Amino acid sequence: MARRTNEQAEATRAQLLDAAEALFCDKGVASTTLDMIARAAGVTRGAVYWHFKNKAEIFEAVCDRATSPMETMLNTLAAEPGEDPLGSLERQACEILQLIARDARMRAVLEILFRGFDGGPEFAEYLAREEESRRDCRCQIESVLEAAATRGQLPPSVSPAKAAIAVTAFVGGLMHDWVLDGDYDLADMAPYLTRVFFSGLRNT
Amino acid sequence: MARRTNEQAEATRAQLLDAAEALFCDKGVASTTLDMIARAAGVTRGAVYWHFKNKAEIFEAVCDRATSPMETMLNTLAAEPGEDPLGSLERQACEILQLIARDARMRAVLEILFRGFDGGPEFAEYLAREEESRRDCRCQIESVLEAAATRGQLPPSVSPAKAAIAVTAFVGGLMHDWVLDGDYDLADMAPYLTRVFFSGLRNT
DNA sequence: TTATATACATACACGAATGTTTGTAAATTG
DNA sequence: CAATTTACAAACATTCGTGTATGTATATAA
Repeated sequence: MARRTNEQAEATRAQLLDAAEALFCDKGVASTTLDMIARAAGVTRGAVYWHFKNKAEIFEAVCDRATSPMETMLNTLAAEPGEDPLGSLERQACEILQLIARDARMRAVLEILFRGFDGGPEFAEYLAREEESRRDCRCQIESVLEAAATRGQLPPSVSPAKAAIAVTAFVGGLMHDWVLDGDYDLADMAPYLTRVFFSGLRNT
Repeated sequence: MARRTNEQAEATRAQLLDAAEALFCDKGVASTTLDMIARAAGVTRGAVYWHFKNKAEIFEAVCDRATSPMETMLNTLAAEPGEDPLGSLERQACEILQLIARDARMRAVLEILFRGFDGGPEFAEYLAREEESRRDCRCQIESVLEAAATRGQLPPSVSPAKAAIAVTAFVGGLMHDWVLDGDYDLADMAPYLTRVFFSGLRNT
């Protein structure tokens, strides 16, 4: 095979990631073979092993392509103290749901992650980081809720820690259910759903 | 090997299921070998292939052992129309959470299911039934919420369909988060969490 | 322009897990 | 008590995917 130009190499790398994303989503991670990825991208396994070390590295690249915008979004939430913590938390939750609803690539990657798989110890590292970041997320939500509590936005019967559990479960459950088989328009529904939930936080 | 008595055979079958449950939960379904299951049960693969057709059949048996009580619980909800639909729905949600919190076997099986895996097409049939039953669940919840709406328990701005989405997401998210890495006492927390959420449904 | 690194294709070696076949001693049946 | 079935163990064949080694023509650097 002739050597290809630098831009062409980047193109095949992107095609490999696209193919892997689609196959992971369709067949599952463990069930997709490196050969399947190569064929879907129009190359052979040689190209795969040139660009990536193994399947786990492809998986990380596929995920990182999509999950980074979501993490930046969560970080902006923590950086924005605001004078209406509960309101901005509600807005953030709504915006994240709408972000997912609009970005097809993120939906695909979330479908892969939600559907789950077990690829042996190679993937343990990445999945551990994933779980770590989810813990961070809950921590940030809890700190925002503490700010809300000090400003009297939460009734005294609702502790920030318990409220954080509820918020995480609700938003996460919404994402999970919609990504896996939601047949409704999440972007439309998001403000409505978040309003119903947060009204329960404000007055028990 | 000497032939073992009928009761002993049933015992080894149960030991195989116990071993499979623990290994599926610990290592993941795809990463556990039939040989690992056999060794953990103190037998060889011969015994495995005697009692089960393949890994998928073991998986089904492991799951059915735990998920059946939960399904009966959901069915009793639909059979109980009641004169306080929203209240009984809240109670049901709370009881399901407490059921999960108490039954270790169900927690293990739910951990397997939530963690997810892809075992190829062999498992497609069972997972399809699983998804089907979840749809049924949402349907039943929606019908209960319609009964609540006709009795004026829901504000007119909250449609039963949308409320069903929210309820499912909340309870499912709570189960998911707690089973995967919840370090709090769900049985204690359940009444509290459900009250906060359902108060949001009652008054937006 | 020549030398070298690149971007793959091709072929091979290897292990791991599965499914199957055969063997067998004891339990069960009639 | 004989005949047969049972509940496994043990050995075998086979498939499948991975990783790696090698080949090679060309883009790029000097």
